Amino acid sequence: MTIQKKPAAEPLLAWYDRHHRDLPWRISPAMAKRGVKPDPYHIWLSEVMLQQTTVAAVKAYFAKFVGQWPTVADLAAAPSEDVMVAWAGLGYYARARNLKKCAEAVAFEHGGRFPETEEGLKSLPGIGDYTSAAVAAIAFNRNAAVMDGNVERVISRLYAIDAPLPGSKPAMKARVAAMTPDDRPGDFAQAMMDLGATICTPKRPACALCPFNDVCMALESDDPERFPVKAAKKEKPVRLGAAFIAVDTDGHLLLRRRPESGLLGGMTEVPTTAWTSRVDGETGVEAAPFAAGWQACGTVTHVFTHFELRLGVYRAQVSRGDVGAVHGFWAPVTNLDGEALPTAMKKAIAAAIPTAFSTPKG
DNA sequence: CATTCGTGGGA
DNA sequence: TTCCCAAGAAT
Repeated sequence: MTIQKKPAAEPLLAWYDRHHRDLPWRISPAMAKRGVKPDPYHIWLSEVMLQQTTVAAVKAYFAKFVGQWPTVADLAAAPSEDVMVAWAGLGYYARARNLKKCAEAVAFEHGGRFPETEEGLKSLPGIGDYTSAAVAAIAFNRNAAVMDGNVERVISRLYAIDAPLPGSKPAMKARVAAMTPDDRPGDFAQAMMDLGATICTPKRPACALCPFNDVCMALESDDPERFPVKAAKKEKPVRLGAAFIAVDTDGHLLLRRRPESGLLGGMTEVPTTAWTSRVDGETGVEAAPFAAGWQACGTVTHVFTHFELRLGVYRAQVSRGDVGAVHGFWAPVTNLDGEALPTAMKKAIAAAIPTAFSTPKG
């Protein structure tokens, strides 16, 4: 039995300096050398967007938000509606609602500055264990143990942790805390995440290129892909429903706002039946917002995190004066990009009005 | 502690 | 095609 050498921060930081990734919210080593500090607003915004979301998907949204709202004060002053429209398509819409609340708290209760401690940050809406540590470390150079999915994978492999997630999380966080250096804690956190994203990947990790390949117990065990061990996941149920695309004689589409909480909370939708109320083979037309010449336009499928949705889509040309009072509002079909439409709704609208969006999802 | 929250891209 | 899942938080 060989003595396991202890993983240390220095080799990782050296690797990080050689493989810096140029991301819009990140300060390059050259800039850092000149004393440029990261903008806490940028770090916070990017970290919230990056929650369960890929770097590739975040880049365009980050640019849009910073362009539209250059400071946290600007975001705090923005109409919530505008924030939801800007966030549409990125998913997990509670993040957008909490983003706005957090900006307001920072602007109006903290004098426009983010708290610099984990504890202070974590008290804000939408900031939990991960984001509070990440912002404290990256934006404020605080020694905080930053653990996301990447770090979990790296740590579970370094120490060949057999206990399944999420139960093993506290033990893994203790390992991270022990490794985090007082010098450059933010760079260490980003280095761990970069390592997980580019080298210590879920499948086929590039162990030959890893700065930890001399101390990794998973590599020594010859099956690094086995880690991290996770609890088995359950299957996704299917929910059925029907969506109704009503267009008036002036080319306006009937939309309505979803409740503020829950699935797609605060986002815009077309009228639909309750999801699961429709049995396959039924039209669902009896649940239309009003009687009209509803024509079937096929079915769209959208996969959410915990269920699959199949919506039968129906279209009708209506005269607004004939349908009476409806629960909702009418928006020009030519300006749907100005609405907070989640992807599932864009799919349904596109099935009925193929020209509504430049791409299927807008 | 388990569940509820989107989406799109890559293997 | 199907599966996996990506810089998680709130309840």
